[in-house]
Amino acid sequence: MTIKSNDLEISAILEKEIKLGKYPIGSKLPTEDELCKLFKASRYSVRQALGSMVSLGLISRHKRLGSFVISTTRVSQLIQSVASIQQLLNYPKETIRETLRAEFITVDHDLAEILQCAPGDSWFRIIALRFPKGSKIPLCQNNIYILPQFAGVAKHKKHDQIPIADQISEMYGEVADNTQIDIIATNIDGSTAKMLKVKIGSPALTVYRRYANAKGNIFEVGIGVHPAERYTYSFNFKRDAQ
Amino acid sequence: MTIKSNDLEISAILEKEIKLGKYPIGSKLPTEDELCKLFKASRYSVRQALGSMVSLGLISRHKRLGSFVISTTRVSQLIQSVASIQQLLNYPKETIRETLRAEFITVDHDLAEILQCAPGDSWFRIIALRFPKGSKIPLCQNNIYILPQFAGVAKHKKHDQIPIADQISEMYGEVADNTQIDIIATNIDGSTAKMLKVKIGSPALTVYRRYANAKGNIFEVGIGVHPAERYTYSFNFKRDAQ
DNA sequence: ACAATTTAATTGTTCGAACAATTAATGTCA
DNA sequence: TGACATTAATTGTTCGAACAATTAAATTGT
Repeated sequence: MTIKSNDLEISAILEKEIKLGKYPIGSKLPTEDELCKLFKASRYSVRQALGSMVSLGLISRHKRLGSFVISTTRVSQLIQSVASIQQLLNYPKETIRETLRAEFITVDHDLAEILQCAPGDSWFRIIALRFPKGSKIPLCQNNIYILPQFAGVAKHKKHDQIPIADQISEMYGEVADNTQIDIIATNIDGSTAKMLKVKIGSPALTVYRRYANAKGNIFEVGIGVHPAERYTYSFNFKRDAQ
Repeated sequence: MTIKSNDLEISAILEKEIKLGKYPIGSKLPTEDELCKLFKASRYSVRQALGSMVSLGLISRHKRLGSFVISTTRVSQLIQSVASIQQLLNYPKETIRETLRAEFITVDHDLAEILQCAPGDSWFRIIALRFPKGSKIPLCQNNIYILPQFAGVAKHKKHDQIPIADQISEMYGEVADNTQIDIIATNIDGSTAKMLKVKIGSPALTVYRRYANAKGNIFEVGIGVHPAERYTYSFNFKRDAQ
């Protein structure tokens, strides 16, 4: 450790040492100053490293006291017992999307915020309902916005069966490098309520999924409106056996 | 703006200017250097401010190009941005829990379903509000149910500052082997609406967290009711560079 | 024994500076 | 024209330094 290190190296080494038992749970890490000397790095880099370890749930820090180990394994090593991350990203396989409308649109001010683009831009919109297999009761309304150059997915032979993002990847080679999911509670508005056959104003989980490529450009945004009584977002995390 | 500013002030001012239309969606913010001069602050502070605006979803930044406005309003007061899986399991650090009541209760029929136990069982309930640091507006109402033998956590010296699950692990050695999170949309009921200072029936994200030990016994259940406009659940998944 | 005050260890914030990395725009040449 | 190299604007990373804020522990006073 006598070679100069950057923040990533510092946190990687400390993480390893914690895992190997050099710093057991409850023990105190060296102070920032000591780490600076140990790693031949500036306090800036050491603090970056410690900050990332805090956000990984490995240590906690207290003024006047120092940094303490609170876990020897990253929380991200908690594995989802039932599901993989993929489950978070996609709808369950047992649902079917039924397209109601597919058309080119011009983005207005409100939509621009959602799509994180400029008002006046052109996008392609797919309005769909999603049904549990074999059921007539829609599980959610699905508005999908994609860049106009990908509109061809509407002609994909399995258009209604596989996720649009997969179709785009297959037909155009654009893959989601980054997927952002936002979940908020809303009241269902008039037109959506009618499609979903629920009362106007009843509560819903609205899920935004934004798919961006490696350059950070968003190429697909899906908005799912799920009546509260028909949908629960559920995760299960299991601690890794070490 | 000719007075010296720190990072919080800088982001607050920029956020306001964006909201007021000085920087419309799609427009470019001044470069870091220009902002340094504008705010009489160092690049460090300016970058901290811009970084927080990125994480609030207000701007995006690109090398060689600069910072661009992608939204004129925050989605909600608090965006719980989940970079690593485990951040899902905890509340953000920037919130403070304030206990309203802590008492032993007997489980009725409805609660038994939620706690997945038998009606008539005895549990310990903590009713709390959670505030963003420095704010008087409660972010959520938090009902925490724990097995009665763990009631001692209410006397933990940092009771209001660290998660109950951590206190239980520290004081009693019971650790969560399995954590289940369920997110549903609800309407806020009378007593909760009053505590949160919102209208009865307004939409909320309700989050259930169930902590179970290795034997599958649930020892803690937390129920968080978040007014819709104050809270967004946000995940971000990045493709693994292989 | 207890309360109030002071001390000091440690983290937190900000600064100015230097250089690295990225990448759109520009220029060059076949 | 089109492929390739160069330039330069901007963000990204790291450094050393100084001082502020917090707070457990030590000290003092009653």
